Amino acid sequence: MPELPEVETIRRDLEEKIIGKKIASVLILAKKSVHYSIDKFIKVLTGDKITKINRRGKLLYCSFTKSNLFLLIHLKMTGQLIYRQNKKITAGGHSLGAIDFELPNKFTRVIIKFNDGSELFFNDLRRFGYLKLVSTEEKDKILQKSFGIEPLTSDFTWIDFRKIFNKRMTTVKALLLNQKLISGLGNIYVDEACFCAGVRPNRRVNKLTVTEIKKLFICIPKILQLAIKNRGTTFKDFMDSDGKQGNHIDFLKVYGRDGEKCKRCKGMIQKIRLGGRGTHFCPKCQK
DNA sequence: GTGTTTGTTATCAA
DNA sequence: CTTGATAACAAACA
Repeated sequence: MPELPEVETIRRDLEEKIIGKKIASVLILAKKSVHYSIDKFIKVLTGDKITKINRRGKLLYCSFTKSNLFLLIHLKMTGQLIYRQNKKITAGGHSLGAIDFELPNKFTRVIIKFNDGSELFFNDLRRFGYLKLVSTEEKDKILQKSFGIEPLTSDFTWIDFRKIFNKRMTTVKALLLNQKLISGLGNIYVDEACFCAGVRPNRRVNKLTVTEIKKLFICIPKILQLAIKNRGTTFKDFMDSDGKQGNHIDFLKVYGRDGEKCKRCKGMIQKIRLGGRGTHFCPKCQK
């Protein structure tokens, strides 16, 4: 479940690896994963070079040397972007031994081959993710329409953050998951941000004190920065562009820890269902 | 066979 | 028009 820290980890790594490399060929194994005319998609990419990889929330968008179109990549729940130079790659981030696995595998949906022999694999077990091409105008329209405040940038101001709590009745969980209001947070980091701020995810946002909103404002970038430093959370499917796991799971305070002891107060972490999502919190540390 | 996992959108109600 | 809540999608696994 790649959220902002996982997508940013991939973005930074790929920038080091594929910028300026000429695309030799494109192989589409699952048409559904490419939201564009298949023929045109291949035609546009082949022979061109990616000049820059940007990120907005959980969405990646790439610009090209020749084409004026942008390549949008959304990993949704199980998407992976894995880059390799040889036939086999070595994976396994934790203390466990390295695993070798073959690529492409049964979940590989698109392969982009570069003229130095290296390859970029788009894998996606659930097929929610996609690659698509859009014009500058379409790209700008999408970014404007679907994405709220971007954390970790100068857009993330106290004034704007506080504004999204105004005149709303929804829960903290639903508000922070809403990409149109604040982008990049998903189920893991919303729960973690709420724990950090001492706020229960099921609280109504209009009942929060200014102090509590301020705590969320401080906690959100803090948690995202740390997760990026740890190269993301691998709960199930996430792996970086080398096929390695993230290291942040041991730093999680509540997500996936239901039934375990709270690291702060030794109480029991609870799990509830909120807005159809698994939601974790400490009843003692969060009010 | 059933429930569970979640990012995003569609849909409906108020 | 806005907001909120919920279902739906997809596929594998315990």
